[in-house]
Amino acid sequence: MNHKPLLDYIHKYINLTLEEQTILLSKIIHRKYLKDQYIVQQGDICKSANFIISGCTKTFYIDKEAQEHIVTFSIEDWWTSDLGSFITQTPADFNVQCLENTELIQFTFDNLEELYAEIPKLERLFRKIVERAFVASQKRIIKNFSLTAKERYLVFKQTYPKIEQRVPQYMIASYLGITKEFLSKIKSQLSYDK
Amino acid sequence: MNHKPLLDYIHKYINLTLEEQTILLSKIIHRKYLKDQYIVQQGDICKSANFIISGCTKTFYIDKEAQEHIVTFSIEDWWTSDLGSFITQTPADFNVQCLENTELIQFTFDNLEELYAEIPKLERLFRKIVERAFVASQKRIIKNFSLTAKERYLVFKQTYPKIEQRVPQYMIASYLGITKEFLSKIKSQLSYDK
DNA sequence: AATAGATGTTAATCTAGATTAATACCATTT
DNA sequence: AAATGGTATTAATCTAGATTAACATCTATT
Repeated sequence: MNHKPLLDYIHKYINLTLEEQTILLSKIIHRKYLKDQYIVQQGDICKSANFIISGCTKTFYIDKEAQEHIVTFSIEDWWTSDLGSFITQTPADFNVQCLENTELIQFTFDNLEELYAEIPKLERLFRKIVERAFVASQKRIIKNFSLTAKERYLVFKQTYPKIEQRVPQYMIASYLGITKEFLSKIKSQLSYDK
Repeated sequence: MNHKPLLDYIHKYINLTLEEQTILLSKIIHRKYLKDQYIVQQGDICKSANFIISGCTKTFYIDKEAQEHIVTFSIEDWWTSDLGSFITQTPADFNVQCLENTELIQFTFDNLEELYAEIPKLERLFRKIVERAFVASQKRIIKNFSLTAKERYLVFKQTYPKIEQRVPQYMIASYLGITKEFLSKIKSQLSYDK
């Protein structure tokens, strides 16, 4: 099993001794999902925080009009979960579904609590991870308010250049909060600009 | 100086010994701001995380069209800062300004780093605080996409009943991402419904 | 009590983006 | 090669919310 991406990632934030690495590796679950499988389902309790080794997921919400709204795409070297459900162990608001075959490392709620007890430094790691995620989330709120759909699309392309090639346009439209038809219009406008 | 609200707040998440409390209190700054004063200014480096003892602040962003967009209101028993600027010690994207005379407790970046070293449990505290803030932020993104302006206004009133009475309507409109004129229309529509 | 400055309302008009619907373009599968 | 299902484009029409502007209230200050 390939743990290197996880350990490399962790070492960007904190240092772990070999012994600590062993403890950590003993409490994780390596798991593979196929394209279209669900990692978390709205209404279920989210049992794990998931670090992606390879693949791609979308985190989305189905509203009362049965409309799908994508909150995040996640790829290699990033996390995917319904954090709200995970930390409170209450039913999830979101779904997490694989857009490609996806290989990931799971931290279950109980294992993670044990890890915090055995390796207190991990509190620091996850504090820093969540801080960064929170900051990105706040910036997204601002962008949604202060930018037009076209501007948001351009920012998205620039910020996540790898994602656009990997997911269908109608999902990008959902992420941007617009219809697929309007995204198509934006793209044709942009092609005239050139 | 009144530290009780802070200690009560902390004890909802972790337990501190008396000795730890003393260390913590030795590294905080008690400070009062007047209405309209700035705690953080866009472009400056945010030097503190601030716990509000009394008063009210708005966190906002000025876009390139000089439009103000309010991200959050904060009141007693909650935090206010530009976390992105604070954690990376780079120029702030946001302004934090007092809407009332405000009394708060400041954790400077350096003092907080020292506190993490002396009381590692605080990593856990701040991990949990930021987790909750992140979850609230994600939910707000979803609401902005899936609800109409009228629905968002009703959710706002329900979620933050104390805030509406304390801040002018045009700021609530800014928080909701609509114009003050449109909020006024929504309110008159709602008054007919009754 | 009159003026000024900040806040709130109402109404007319305008526009970014939604909705609907028709059509086209793929990959697979049979 | 034709049929099926998922994806993308285009165009006509529609609507939630923005813009503009005139007017109303409510302080607070001189």
